[in-house]
Amino acid sequence: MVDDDRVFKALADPTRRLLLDLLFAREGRTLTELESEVTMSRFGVAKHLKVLEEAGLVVTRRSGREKLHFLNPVPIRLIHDRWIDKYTERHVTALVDLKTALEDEP
Amino acid sequence: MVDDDRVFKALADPTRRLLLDLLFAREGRTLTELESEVTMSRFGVAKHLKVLEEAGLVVTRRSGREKLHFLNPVPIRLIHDRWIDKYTERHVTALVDLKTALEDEP
DNA sequence: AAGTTAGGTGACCAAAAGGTCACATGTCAA
DNA sequence: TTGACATGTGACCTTTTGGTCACCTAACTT
Repeated sequence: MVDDDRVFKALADPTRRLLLDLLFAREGRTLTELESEVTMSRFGVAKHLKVLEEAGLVVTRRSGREKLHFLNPVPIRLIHDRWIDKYTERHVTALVDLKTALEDEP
Repeated sequence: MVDDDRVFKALADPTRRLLLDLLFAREGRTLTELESEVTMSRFGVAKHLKVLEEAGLVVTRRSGREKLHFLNPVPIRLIHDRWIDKYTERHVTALVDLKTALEDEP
């Protein structure tokens, strides 16, 4: 899925994950507000927010001259459901087998 | 967490996710075997496998001149538990609130 | 109306990432 | 022991990414 790729790439940057954390703690923040919590210029933050928005992880609402940012957990939910589940919910036995295989090494 | 960062970055590339899928389908494959399933030179695949290994997503075992690759789902489980859960398990109401807020827009 | 505040754009740069290749090492097989 | 096979390494190149800045528009304030 092409969309998944954008989400994974958006999540790959620590600053962007921090921005998501900030929005998780309190939604509806403006760019300036977010900038003040990060050691980066406004332009850098704006770029990161754009990436998050294009990945669908953040949605925005304009209010006068301000732009309010909201977290959208749906894309994370989607990659969770159709990708991560696969690797985490099954194969406890496979894991044990691997451990055994490694322990057999000299 | 610094380790999380390596995992997220490792997951950001579609070729690497494909390699994980291939190992998920059948573990213990060699580099040459994996190379044959991907439109990329052996060197490219080797680089990707190294990234996956350094992120802990793949573990290897040497067998003669071959290097066998195994999937390790533990790091995915970890980011699932301490990061993704946070965004997916709660806040159904927050989501509804957001939807309402957006619908109020002109 | 004038100044201030919030945000957007495009140019620009440095660093990192993705990919290939020539070459080198180690291992198996005849 | 010779040749083929599996993999590792470092140089190298191109594209992408992360970040800043100068400059612009739009909206609030007084």
